[in-house]
Amino acid sequence: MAESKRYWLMKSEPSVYSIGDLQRDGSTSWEGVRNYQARNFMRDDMRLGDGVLFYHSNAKPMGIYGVAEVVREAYPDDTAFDPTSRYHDPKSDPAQPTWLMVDVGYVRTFTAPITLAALKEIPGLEAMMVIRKGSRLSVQPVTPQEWDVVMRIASE
DNA sequence: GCCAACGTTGGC
DNA sequence: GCCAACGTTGGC
Repeated sequence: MAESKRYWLMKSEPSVYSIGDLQRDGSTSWEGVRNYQARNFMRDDMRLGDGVLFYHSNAKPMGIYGVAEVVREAYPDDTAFDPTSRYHDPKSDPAQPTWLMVDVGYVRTFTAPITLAALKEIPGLEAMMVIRKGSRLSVQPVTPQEWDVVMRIASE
């Protein structure tokens, strides 16, 4: 039996990379993840075709702006080896890269973002990681149920 | 701009 | 192995 599709939420500061940038580019490499838990999700669980909620953090307003999908599974994040990169990590050995990235492709932008404030009020999303105070994980799993709720809200 | 929450580092 | 100090994230 085929593995079923999984769902994710990925955060980006729009001043760094926005969903508008992704729409323009079509797809992008998701470099710069420097958290082991987030890396492990990308390495161990994220598969081609998985759905991604595109979240803007440090934004006005903060929230889910649209949908992307995984178009390439985890591979080494070479920005870790670039001393001029803001994501440079001198401890990462090119022969055994510490950090990985995936590629995500643009799917669609919601007609209106589902704001963080709104997410907190939606029945069925109470357990969503992103609404928890202090939740800093930039790559988070989303349950199929949560995904369905978000898609339903987005189409209203 | 502030600061709480969190992950990482390093001294012991 | 513990935990204080530190740097960063990210909501407010």
